[in-house]
Amino acid sequence: MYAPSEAARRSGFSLDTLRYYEKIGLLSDIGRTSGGRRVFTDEDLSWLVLFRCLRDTGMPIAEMCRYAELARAGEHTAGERRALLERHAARVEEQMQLLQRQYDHLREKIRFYDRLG
Amino acid sequence: MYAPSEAARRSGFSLDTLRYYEKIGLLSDIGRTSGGRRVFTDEDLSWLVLFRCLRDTGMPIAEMCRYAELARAGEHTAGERRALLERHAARVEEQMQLLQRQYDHLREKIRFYDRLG
DNA sequence: TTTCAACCTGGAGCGCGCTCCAGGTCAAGC
DNA sequence: GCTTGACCTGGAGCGCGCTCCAGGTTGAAA
Repeated sequence: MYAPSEAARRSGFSLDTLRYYEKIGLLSDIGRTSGGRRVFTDEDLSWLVLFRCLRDTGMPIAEMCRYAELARAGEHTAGERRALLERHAARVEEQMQLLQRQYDHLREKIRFYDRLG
Repeated sequence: MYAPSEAARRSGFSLDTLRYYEKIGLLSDIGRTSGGRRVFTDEDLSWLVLFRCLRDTGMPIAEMCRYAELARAGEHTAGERRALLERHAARVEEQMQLLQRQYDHLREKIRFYDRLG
């Protein structure tokens, strides 16, 4: 059981972002204290870790929502969820290749300056 | 000498983006026909290729402007330009490492689904 | 000569993903 | 009991990087 600030610290999302994610339905059924404050469980945290992974790899929020919806819909969506992640992973591979290519260009440009000075 | 549409095609930027880059001073001294149409030279194109590289690796436009300014200021800014690119390259390295790490997580998640089905 | 796609300008608008704010509530420590 | 900092809500605002639009001009081909 984690307070909002602790969940934020552990996930790397800001408090505002956690609230925002709940508001748009990416997070759901976040527990509350009697006083109305959010309580994050380990399971919530593991969702946040997944979201962190997906965001860091460039998945749009709308697609994460889709994934979360599928997961909520039950076991029978496992195949579709897998496919969604697989498509995303393929895009990430392309992204990594592009990044590597452009990084190489960048390094070459820097070497050009090195030869000057 | 390239027409705008050809420069767009070769650089991968849209016509609107090329105009935007000129407007904000990222591109400067783009030639014009007597009728007022832009004419891109090979040198302009090589700038665009560099901008493509920097954008693809996540450099903010403001920083590309700074780089372009330095280049316009003359030879004596070469060191500063090199340093700017070097700092950027270091950030790109971190970005690549993060991306790789999160890609690995993603692949692991997908393997989890594979074991289910 | 006419046509029409490509181009021009200035400026508004947009999509994304937060981020901030006002005004109020809660709860742990003194 | 009071203070104080963490938290709450609804909604507005923002920064970035374009993207689109209206209304007009250009110039090569038919």
